[in-house]
Amino acid sequence: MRRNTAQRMAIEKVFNQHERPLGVDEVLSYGRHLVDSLNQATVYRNLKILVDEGLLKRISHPSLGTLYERTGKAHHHLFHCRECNRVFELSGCALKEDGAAPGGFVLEGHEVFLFGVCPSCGGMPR
Amino acid sequence: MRRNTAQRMAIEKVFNQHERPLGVDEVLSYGRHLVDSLNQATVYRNLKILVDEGLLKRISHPSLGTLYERTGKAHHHLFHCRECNRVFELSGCALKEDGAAPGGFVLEGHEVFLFGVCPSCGGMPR
DNA sequence: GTCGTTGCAAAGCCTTTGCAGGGAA
DNA sequence: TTCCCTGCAAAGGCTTTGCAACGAC
Repeated sequence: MRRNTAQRMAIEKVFNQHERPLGVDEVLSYGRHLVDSLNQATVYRNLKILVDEGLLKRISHPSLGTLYERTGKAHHHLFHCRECNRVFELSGCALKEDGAAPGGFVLEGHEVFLFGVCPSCGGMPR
Repeated sequence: MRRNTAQRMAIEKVFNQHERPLGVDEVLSYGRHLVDSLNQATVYRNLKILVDEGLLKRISHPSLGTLYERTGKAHHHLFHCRECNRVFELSGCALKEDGAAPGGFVLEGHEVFLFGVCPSCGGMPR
């Protein structure tokens, strides 16, 4: 049976307090503000549990490594700003579902990463 | 100055013989058919060099880890079959460039992974 | 002969796991 | 009291790096 320990609740709370995708190190440091004994192994174990339960989604970002974000949000894509390195969630889907895969391929899901410059970094094209 | 060693030429040849994205272990084992002394560290060093030179592109696949593919191809996306685990290259771009990013965001690039079942695995929806 | 490259082994990340103590129910 | 969970440390993968020998030019 699943137990609500202070550590697990802290980790869940971190994702409620931060809307953007988080790395393991961020979960750990934010989580330690809530439970100062929080251990790295505990974070890894709980992230895995939360992913298995469907509360979190694991993302493999091309340049930032493994990130985790809450599920249940509207479909969105991630935008990585090359200036400030922040990851933004852009609502909506920019994929043409029709024509994405040739005949014979059954499309069950997709993952899109966008790269560029965010508004607060100026947005001058490279 | 860049030297054309047997090892480096073997690694480049591997990518010419295999059109699909390859993992480090695949480059190593295919490369050893050409130069049997080929070492893992040599593969890593040369993959980095080839990426820096722009001959290869490094891809971070959500479930298959780090892959490398030749650059210079027409724009395409990757399709990962959950049955046979192969990665296919689908020509063309399924991203709606217009509307992908809200005003203020400057879009410089994107990466798309598609997931599903390939034709040879039957393609029955999950 | 130079000096970029290689093979080998050690070292570095990031992530997982074994174990004994601790705490939720 | 039960047994899931935690902290700690060790161990596992993948990738990088130090070093001496090698070999392309």
